[in-house]
Amino acid sequence: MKIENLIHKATESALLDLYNFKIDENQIQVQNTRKDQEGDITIVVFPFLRFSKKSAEETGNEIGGYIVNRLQDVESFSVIKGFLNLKISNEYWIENLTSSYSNADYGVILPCEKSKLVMIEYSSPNTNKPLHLGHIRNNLLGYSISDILKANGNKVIKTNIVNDRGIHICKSMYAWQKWGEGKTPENSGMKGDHLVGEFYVEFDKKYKAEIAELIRKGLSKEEAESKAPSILAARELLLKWEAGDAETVNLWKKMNEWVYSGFDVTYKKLGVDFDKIYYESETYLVGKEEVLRGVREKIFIQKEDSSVWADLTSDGLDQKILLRSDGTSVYITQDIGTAKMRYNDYEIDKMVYVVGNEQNYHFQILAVLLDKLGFSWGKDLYHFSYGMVELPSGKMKSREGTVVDADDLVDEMIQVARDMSAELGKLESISKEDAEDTFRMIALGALKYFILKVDPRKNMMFNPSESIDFNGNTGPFIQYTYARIKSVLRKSAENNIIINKNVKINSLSSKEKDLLKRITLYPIAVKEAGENYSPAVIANYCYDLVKEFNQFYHEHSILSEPNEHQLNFRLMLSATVAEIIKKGMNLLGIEMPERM
RNA sequence: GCCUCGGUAGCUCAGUUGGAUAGAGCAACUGCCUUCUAAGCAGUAGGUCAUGGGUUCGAAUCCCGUCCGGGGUACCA
Repeated sequence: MKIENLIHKATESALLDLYNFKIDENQIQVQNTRKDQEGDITIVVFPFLRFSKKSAEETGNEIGGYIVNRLQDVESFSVIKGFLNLKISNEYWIENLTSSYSNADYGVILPCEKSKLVMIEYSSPNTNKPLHLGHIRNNLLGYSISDILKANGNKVIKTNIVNDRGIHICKSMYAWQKWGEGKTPENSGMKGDHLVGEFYVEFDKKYKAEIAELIRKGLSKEEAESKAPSILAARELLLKWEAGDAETVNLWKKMNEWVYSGFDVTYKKLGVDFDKIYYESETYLVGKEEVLRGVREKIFIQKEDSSVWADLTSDGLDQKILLRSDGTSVYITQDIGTAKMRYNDYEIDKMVYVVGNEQNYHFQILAVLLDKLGFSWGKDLYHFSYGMVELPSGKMKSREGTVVDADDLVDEMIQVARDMSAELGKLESISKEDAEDTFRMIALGALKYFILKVDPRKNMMFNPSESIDFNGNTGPFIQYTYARIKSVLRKSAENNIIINKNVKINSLSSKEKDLLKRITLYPIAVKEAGENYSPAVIANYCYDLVKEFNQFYHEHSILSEPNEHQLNFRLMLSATVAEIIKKGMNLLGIEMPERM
């Protein structure tokens, strides 16, 4: 049993025995002692004063004495200003080290029969343009939270809904038909998604010019926007597509294939993947059917113009349109269809949508609609709502080209890693292939850590020229510390030093103890990350651990330690730290290089 | 207007269910590579936790008001 829990219980019975008061368990505050104070674990005694009817000092002394007598691992105590600081035996911390050392499942709850099946939707790209920095945040969060939920004992299915139909695709299609001159990824050497994205931008340029022209001819802005030849042509393509026109559908398929092969490269580069992919073109009609079922079952209402609405005023929301008067579906209709298909395909206990916070209202409504339609997990679907990525220049707008392209960003960072490594004279002795792989790991480590270390709910600032650093609180710093530990372990192995689980040492330095304590916190960090859907918890934990390790590393020699027992202990401590930071970073999707 | 989220060092961010003297990194300045990898370590400087009130032993944290900012509130996706 964890020492915190034991102390909790002991405090409870102390209050009962000493003051005859049965306290509510969550009124006892047990926390780690501040670094600058003597002791390891602290109990806050203020809340007990009103029934001990004694001073804080006196109450603390009485409870402290009681606990020291009861718990073997609690060696001594001191009371300072209403805080009861307990000193825990070295044996306790070391015991925790030896049990976590080389334990592959340390901090992990393994799935079992009762495990919940969680489906996580993330990425959800449109097929008219390449992925950008905003998608990167989405993908990294989705992938990481999947692993974190797995580590918390859930079964997880990663899914992606590809928005592969609609007017935006038709815009790219029209532009390609009109100005494409037969350009393909093959004959242009361009990545498919970038090629299609180029035509999307091209469309917007022409469209804007046409609008300006029409306004000059005296049309109002609204009129011009709806009567520009380009948009009319794009709308016509959409109608043709919906009617199943062979030529249009073929073009649509062809261009989507280009985009998918481009996305595959980007996903692979980012190291994310999916267990099941849904396509909007296959779900939107299902959604429409579900809405019509809702009408038949009088869950929704159909107005005279035949548009369909959900009246959510009794849920504190507005009326929401589900089908337009011409019978076509809106954004939320396809989400209903996708939900229906997923519901048929899997026995989902919990559905998690990783989608930006601009859609909070959308998911609030979706939850209510799914519930009304009878999906058991609808009501408590979880919208993992993350904040936007902002640039110094403001918001990213793909149509205006003010985006940070995902592929470009990763490539640039790999180049920076390469340059930095050359400058520092690292990795000169290993093969070119291995070095390249390491640069890739470092670049992605930097990017992933930078994005995942911040609270997902908050907006974050990304300054392309300054943000990505390799020093300080960064992925590469953590990777570097790992590589150094690995180096020490390699050298000890070369000297035939074998780590022995039987630790015999007389005393611990404060740095050693800090590390030992920090190791006990890893399972708590994993749990908290799962409960809060926050990879940032893991990132910050890893950084603290690494920071602490570096201080220890700086103060203690390891390989030149003459005392055999000390050497054994320090190697085990180092190896355990390495394992934990690797586990933690892996939960963020970050790979750890053995050398750098 | 209404709903919603946020405001912590010059910049980017942490800050455990309310706890002790609010922490990191970057940028600036000072030291430390003959020593297990200096992508490191140690130190200096930098704060009215937007603001005004309230709750209490105790508030960056909880409640109310004000100011500033993001997002939403479409027969767009």
